[in-house]
Amino acid sequence: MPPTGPPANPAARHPTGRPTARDVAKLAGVSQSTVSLVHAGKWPGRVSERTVRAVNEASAALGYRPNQAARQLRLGATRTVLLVVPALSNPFFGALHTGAAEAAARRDFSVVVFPSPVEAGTERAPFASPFAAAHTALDGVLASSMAYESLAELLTTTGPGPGLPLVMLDSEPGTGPPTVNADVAAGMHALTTHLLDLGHRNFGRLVPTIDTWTFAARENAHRAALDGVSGTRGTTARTRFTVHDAAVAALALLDAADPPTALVCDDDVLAAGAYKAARTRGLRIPEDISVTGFDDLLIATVVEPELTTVRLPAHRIGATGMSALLDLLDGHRPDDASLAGELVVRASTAPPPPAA
Amino acid sequence: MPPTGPPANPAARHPTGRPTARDVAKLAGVSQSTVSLVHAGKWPGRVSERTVRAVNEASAALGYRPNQAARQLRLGATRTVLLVVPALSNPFFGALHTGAAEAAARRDFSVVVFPSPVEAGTERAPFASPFAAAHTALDGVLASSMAYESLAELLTTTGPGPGLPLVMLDSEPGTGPPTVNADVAAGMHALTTHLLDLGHRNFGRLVPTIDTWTFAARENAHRAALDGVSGTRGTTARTRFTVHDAAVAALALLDAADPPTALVCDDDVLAAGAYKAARTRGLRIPEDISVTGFDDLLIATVVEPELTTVRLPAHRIGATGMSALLDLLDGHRPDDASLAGELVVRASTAPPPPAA
DNA sequence: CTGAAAGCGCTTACAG
DNA sequence: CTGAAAGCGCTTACAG
Repeated sequence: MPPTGPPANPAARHPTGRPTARDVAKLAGVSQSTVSLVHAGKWPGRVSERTVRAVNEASAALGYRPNQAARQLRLGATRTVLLVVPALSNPFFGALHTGAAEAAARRDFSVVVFPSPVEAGTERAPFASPFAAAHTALDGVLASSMAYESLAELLTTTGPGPGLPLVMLDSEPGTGPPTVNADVAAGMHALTTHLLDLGHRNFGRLVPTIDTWTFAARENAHRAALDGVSGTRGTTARTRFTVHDAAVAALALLDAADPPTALVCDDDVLAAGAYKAARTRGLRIPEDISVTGFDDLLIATVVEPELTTVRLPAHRIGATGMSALLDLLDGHRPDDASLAGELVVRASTAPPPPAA
Repeated sequence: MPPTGPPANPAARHPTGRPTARDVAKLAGVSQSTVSLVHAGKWPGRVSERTVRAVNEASAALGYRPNQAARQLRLGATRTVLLVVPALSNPFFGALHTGAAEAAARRDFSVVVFPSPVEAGTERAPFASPFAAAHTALDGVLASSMAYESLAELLTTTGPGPGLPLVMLDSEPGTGPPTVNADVAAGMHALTTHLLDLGHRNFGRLVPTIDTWTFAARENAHRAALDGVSGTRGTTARTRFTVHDAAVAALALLDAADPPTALVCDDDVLAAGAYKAARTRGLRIPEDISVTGFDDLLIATVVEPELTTVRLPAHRIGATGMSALLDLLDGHRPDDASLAGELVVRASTAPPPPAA
């Protein structure tokens, strides 16, 4: 029993200042367990409709919302997953996040995003305290576009620890966790075939210095498509993931003795750099040189002429990946998934110039 | 005392399967409270160094990580704040998020992002369960680019409830919560002055149909700058926030009887639409018509010629806003802040054509 | 310098 | 149909 009587200010009883299930119970004239049952929707056959109504009215009157921390502590689960992406500033990951968050919401989960310090490409300073997001206790992790080893290290050294259920997106299949990918190989195959059909044989490749599965897959698919055709050749230029650096790299390609008639870029951002290089050298797209991108971001239709590229289903990758992770949490190991991309032919590709 | 002895599987004792402070205590041969003290860094003067070492070793050996749910329940605070943005697919908000998350991490807070269903502009389907993010209990809210009333409604109807500490970004000052803004008025003033100095008098305005403070402020600042100069006139076209719609709207402006010599667009995305319209009408930028943007997104340097625009400090808005919110949580009401933008003159502006 | 105890707000067997 | 009780894993006075 309290030695000095109940405190005068009821809010002082709760650190959060918010009403609790006990307050609701008191107002409704029932026990706290009954309130809990009603709120969880587990009352049918256990609590009378009359009581249910009383509880609901009391809850509404007090503006009651269950304390998630208490709920999580009791349940041992948080219904929260972490999404690790290289950079939120890239619209591809914005769309991926949206898809993931929507799929999560449908199953009553929430997602915390974490732009990874593994930093696929951009040289940004990592967070002061990486994985601060892990304040939020986590039920699982969805990680995009990074090597499993880097992620595993990240999780163990600074993160919520190893052993959390994990699904990888846009990452190499067969390395451990289930994966959900875009079928970049099929996309690149279609793109390269499109250029071959137009008559191109001499290719320039703009690839980022980022060493991840997705870019390796693009490279391999491009090479494989070329292998089947005689008389093809290709030169590759590596570049950091910016428009400016890509332009510099493309310039080197264009200045070669036997310059390519098509610039195949591993991303729309790099293609924008290729556009700048072509313009610098006075080359018209597509009359003098064809250029292709990958991803189909906003800039693909902003550049002039509009860019032939491969549309990657970022939103669907996020949604499918989240579903896979939640299945995993439910104890079903999901199959690896590969979602079709789509070749989008616009105005940046044409037959090579006759004189070339 | 347990009636049937301790369970055989230690993991079964904890729903999370993770070691607890009790496990650490047992291994280190101390009490659980001592473990807690050591972990919180509150041991100096209370626990011997020898014991501290033992606790740290035991923690490391078990891979102990404190259970956040328990911590939050006990403390009544979550060290987590919600960031509400219109859309993560817009790079502006990606950068803003990064700034906010970094500032939060520095003070040991984490941030949950929530793309608002209030949807300033894009017609995207709202989440199945708006504010599912509120699973994570919240200490405060940082909301960007929306009206206070919409947000308040959102918080009360589907969210964590009213009364949470709140700071608004890129929103109207003086409506209640503290605000952190870009000084868009100064930016637009500098931009308009730049065009006036070049000799422009007939302006076309491309403004989004989004009804928020930031666009109203841009409009007002533009008008105010024009008011001081005789012989100026302006026509405004409203458009949805896409390149395509902006192009259509710009076309209408260009087809007027007395067409403008400068197209002042409220965002770089709209400016990209203006570029398309100019090209459609065979107008060269900047020789025949000047075009300006706002924000300085990636596309500003991707378009050709590169776009004269106003750079908004998205990252700093996020960081400053987060600091303000954390100050608020500490009990200090922060001052409203207005961060300077910067006029970036590139190649899309020039004097009006002489014959015009 | 260290430990036993209370309690944050829930959920869920268990009794009745 | 309803309630009393245990316990999730912490933090923090309070004793000693």
